[in-house]
Amino acid sequence: MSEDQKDLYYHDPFHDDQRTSETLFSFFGPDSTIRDHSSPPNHQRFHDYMGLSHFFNGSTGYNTSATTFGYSSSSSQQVFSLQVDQNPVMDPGNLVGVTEMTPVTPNSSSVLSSSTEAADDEHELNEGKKENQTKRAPEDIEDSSKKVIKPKKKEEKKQREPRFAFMTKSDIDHLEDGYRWRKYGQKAVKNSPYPRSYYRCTTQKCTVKKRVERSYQDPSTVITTYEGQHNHHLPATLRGNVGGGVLYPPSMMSAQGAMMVGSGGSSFPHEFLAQIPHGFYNSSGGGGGGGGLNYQQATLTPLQQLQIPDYGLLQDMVPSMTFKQEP
DNA sequence: CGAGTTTGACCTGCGC
DNA sequence: GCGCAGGTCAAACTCG
Repeated sequence: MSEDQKDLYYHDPFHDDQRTSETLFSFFGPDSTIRDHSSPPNHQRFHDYMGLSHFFNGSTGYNTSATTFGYSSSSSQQVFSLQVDQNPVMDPGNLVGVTEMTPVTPNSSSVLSSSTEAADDEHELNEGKKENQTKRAPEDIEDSSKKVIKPKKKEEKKQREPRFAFMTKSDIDHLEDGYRWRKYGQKAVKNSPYPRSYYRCTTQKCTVKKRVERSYQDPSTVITTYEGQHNHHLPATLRGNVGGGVLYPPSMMSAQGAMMVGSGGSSFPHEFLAQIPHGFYNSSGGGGGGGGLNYQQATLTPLQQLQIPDYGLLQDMVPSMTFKQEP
């Protein structure tokens, strides 16, 4: 993992300025200035990015997705690679492949079949972890038998929630995304002066987590990794935005609709969309009035879709949107 | 006082 | 087996 991360963040082509201008997904351009939503450059980038949504169409099976999300059939237009990767680690090879067009690693497909099981086991895993942790207490040592039980099957233990990582150009580390998060840890990252923060959704029974860290190569870039799927709607407490009320820029919606099959189609996790700076959709004339969300300027850069179990998941992640799944 | 943050310790997985 | 780094816990602390 460490090496993986290292590769991810230190060799990350997203940090390459040239690539940034060419392939980095950005709504606002490198200047990070809120621009008119009709700004051609932004739209261009957006559409470049959205062009990837075709990956979703026409590939529903995990295996299919695995190959599709790889770069085997990709064009240089692609901004990032959507991969179904059940691997517990963020395979550096895969990540590099995001821009270097490296095919999906073989082991990706091998794990794909159990991708849904990861979600099914999420509670079990968490429970188990908790129990293990609790055992640290001396008084629980006597229950050492549980220790044997917990380790579960190695494979299952390796299962992880679907993850979705992207980069955000922002001054603030923790962007509002409509959900409420509680920070539960912070760790120094090897070879990086910036710590990594760990957040957990505060909603009961929701096991979604996210990691936030700043790129050491580009301190203005925040790398956010979501893990898991929300089993609830947006909390109604977010400064005027009521449950499920995260607004999406009309231009984006239309773009997605154009890309996705069917009306109102969409393909991106809610969190991803939700981090679009408020000013963006304000400027677009939509957005139902500035609810007062003071988003920082942000340029979003999808890093990698590590897992896309199925459309159901996406639907869950973007409850307010409709997904169309092709047979 | 409750919710959220900080932070040191502990656990786990992985590479050597 | 050991050491390292990532991930998580939970007590202490802060804040509204």
